[in-house]
Amino acid sequence: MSKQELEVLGQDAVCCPGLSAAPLDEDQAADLAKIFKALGDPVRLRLMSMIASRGQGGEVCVCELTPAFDLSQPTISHHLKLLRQAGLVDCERRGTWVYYWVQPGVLDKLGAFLTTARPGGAAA
Amino acid sequence: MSKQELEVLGQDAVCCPGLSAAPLDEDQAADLAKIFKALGDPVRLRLMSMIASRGQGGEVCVCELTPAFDLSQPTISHHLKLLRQAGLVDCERRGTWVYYWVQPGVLDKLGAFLTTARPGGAAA
DNA sequence: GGCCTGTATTGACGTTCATTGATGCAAGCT
DNA sequence: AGCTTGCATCAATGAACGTCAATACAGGCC
Repeated sequence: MSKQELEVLGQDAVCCPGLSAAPLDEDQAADLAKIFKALGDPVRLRLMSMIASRGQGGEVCVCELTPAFDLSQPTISHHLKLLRQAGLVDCERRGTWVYYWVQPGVLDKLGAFLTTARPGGAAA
Repeated sequence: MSKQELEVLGQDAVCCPGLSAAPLDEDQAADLAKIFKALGDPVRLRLMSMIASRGQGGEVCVCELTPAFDLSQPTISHHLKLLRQAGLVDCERRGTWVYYWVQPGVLDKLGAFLTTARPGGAAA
């Protein structure tokens, strides 16, 4: 069910000594921007939060997500697809229902990317 | 020079036990989405990285940022404005030049927001 | 004063995005 | 088989976004 997903933050990743470590080159910036863009929408952020709240290994059925919004079902499905394509979540169909979970480690890696200080030390 | 800026992540903040702590309500999600949206563009991400690379207390002159891109000066100015409005950076004019720096603490708070595990523990 | 440099703002244009109703597909049930 | 439910995809529309040229503003220098 998963499609082509980004893998910028993985072990095998292209990227990421940290935002503050050194100026990003264009490719790194483009890949990472897709992830942040995926989080840059209130609906997707809430979806992400609802899924992540289940903790590691936790799953949420789409049927629990959709009614939490005043939006049509296709819209929610669309947002979930974007989160998937950003590599933030993954999903699996089990019988009638589809379950989503947070891709393990992504949030930690993203957080570390923002937090990690540059090697040098203080100011220039 | 600064205008109205977001303050969702501050001490006085509305928000943020963490993305995974509990489902975000609409207001929290809307405020945080603006911040992620600001980072969700390759140009702004590179700008952010260039500024942040100067370390805490470090500053960058716009005249150093603009030539790093194949974009017009107004476009860079526009992106810097969005970063400012998201509360990620601030700036000051000194003589002819304008200097930008990262709003202290924002990156750490954002990172913590993503990383912080929920109080409960593991899965549901 | 006038001129020049650096930066922000404005207005316009093309592209991308969020949203919807309609439709399609998968799986369970009778 | 047919019906029903849950979710994804498609096609269309309006809004938001990124970009630029032109312009305006601020400060230094003559």
